[in-house]
Amino acid sequence: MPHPARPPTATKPRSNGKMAERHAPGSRAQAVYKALRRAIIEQALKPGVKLPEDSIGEQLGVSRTLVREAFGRLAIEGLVELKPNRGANVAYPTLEEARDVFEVRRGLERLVAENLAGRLTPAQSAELEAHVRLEEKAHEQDGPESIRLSGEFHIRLAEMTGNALLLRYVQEASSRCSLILAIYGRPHSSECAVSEHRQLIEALRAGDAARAAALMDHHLQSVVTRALLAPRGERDLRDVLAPYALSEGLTPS
Amino acid sequence: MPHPARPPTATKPRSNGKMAERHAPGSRAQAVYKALRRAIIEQALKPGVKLPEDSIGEQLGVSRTLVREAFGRLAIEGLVELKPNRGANVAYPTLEEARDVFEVRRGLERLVAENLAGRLTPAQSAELEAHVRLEEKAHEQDGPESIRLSGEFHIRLAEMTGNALLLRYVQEASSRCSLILAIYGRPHSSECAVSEHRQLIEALRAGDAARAAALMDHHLQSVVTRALLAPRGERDLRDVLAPYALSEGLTPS
DNA sequence: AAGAACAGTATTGTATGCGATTATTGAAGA
DNA sequence: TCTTCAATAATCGCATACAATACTGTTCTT
Repeated sequence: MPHPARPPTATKPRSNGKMAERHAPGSRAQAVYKALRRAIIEQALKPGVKLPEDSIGEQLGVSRTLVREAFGRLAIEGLVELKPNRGANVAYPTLEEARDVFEVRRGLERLVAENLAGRLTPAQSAELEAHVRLEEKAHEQDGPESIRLSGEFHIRLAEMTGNALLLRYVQEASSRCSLILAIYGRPHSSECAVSEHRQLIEALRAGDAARAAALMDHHLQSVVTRALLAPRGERDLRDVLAPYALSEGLTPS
Repeated sequence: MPHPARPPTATKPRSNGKMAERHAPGSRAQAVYKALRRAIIEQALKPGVKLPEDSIGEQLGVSRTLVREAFGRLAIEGLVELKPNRGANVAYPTLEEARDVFEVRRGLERLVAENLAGRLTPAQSAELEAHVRLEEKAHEQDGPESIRLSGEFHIRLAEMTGNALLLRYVQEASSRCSLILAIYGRPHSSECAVSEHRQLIEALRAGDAARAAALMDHHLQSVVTRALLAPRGERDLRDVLAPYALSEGLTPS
């Protein structure tokens, strides 16, 4: 029990004078959503694990209501699976779904590239280059930093289009990709080649929409072939336990 | 009072033996969602109107909980706007948002076209042609039927890719387009030219991905220029009332 | 009379409770 | 020993209850 002395019905922070609960009400739901989202993307919550409403709510200090709300959004984004009357799990995309996601992402980001070609302001251009330099630095010490940065590069590009819907879709596809790579990706393939980012910026600045689109397309395509190989972890208990069974001379049916 | 005799707390259908409540539990939320979605798309609920949780719930025979859940989903899809502590309205996209939606839709459907080129089974091919014939028939009597059918054509195409995510995005973009055309579209521009659908099928069957993509692109582009013109209704109260103020000699600050 | 302060009301945000559904465990029968 | 089934426990679906916030109409002040 990490929370030692919480009064029976803890629901009354009321006018707790000092209690710096500076949570705009209505944003608590959002907070829950964000917390879960990050937890999933950063793999604190691993693909497939059960997500019971009340234990999560308890952990986060909110009621099931808000947790459910968050689950709903996350389910739409494909980060949790929501089976009726059976609760929620962190999503465990199949290989097929994975391919679908990557395909859509390719289409979306090609659109980003086309949109941006020849329209980068000098400031944006500079920011992208700075970002790539960061990526380069991080790439040497290959921590998780490297992965995060190469993801962010794509998000920043989407933001620069000024198209809110496009940004949302790219973000969504991107976070699903995180999940997917967590399952099917190689241990630490650094996902994005920095040189490819460089070329892309170059084409964007030159205003060559076709080339930019093609580069983006190729770039994402190669991410798939680089990182996405055979399944690494097995989903099914059967598969997980099979080797143990064999080594003990048991015969799974 | 349309509901004459509802028992004070109607919440106990309990083990009402016969009560043919053949609603798989958990799907009632979905039912609410679908009902509202259709109501918005068919403009029974016009863009901008207020959506109070309890009156809607009452109307649909469910509690606010489910209505809120539905609102959440619809907000993500851009069909309702959800302002914190101020409730929900049917969305009223700005012209800028409208352009964003159309742009993304173009990108997505181009992807559909590329994906489908050369992969249509004979059955699918036949179905599309049948669909176009239907469109032709409906086009003559131009009812609302015509609009629905041309929308469905695009959905069917997306379905045929077998890519669930792509389908979802196209559906989403598509329903937002309905809203947008309701606001900014001409009275009865029949949205999609049937001949363009024909050409597209042709290219798909020929396996000419580039041409199919270009056709789709052009097709959607022309929908925009055909249907999307100047705002018809004004959004802002200021704009709505300005002429009235003037004619009465009032001076808006 | 115009504007500010206030009170009453309506509506939203969140928690909780109750019935229903599903999973689990243990016992009886084959 | 393996299945079948019933009782129990855990969890979900949904409604309701209560608290917090925004809106509206009124009164009071300048």
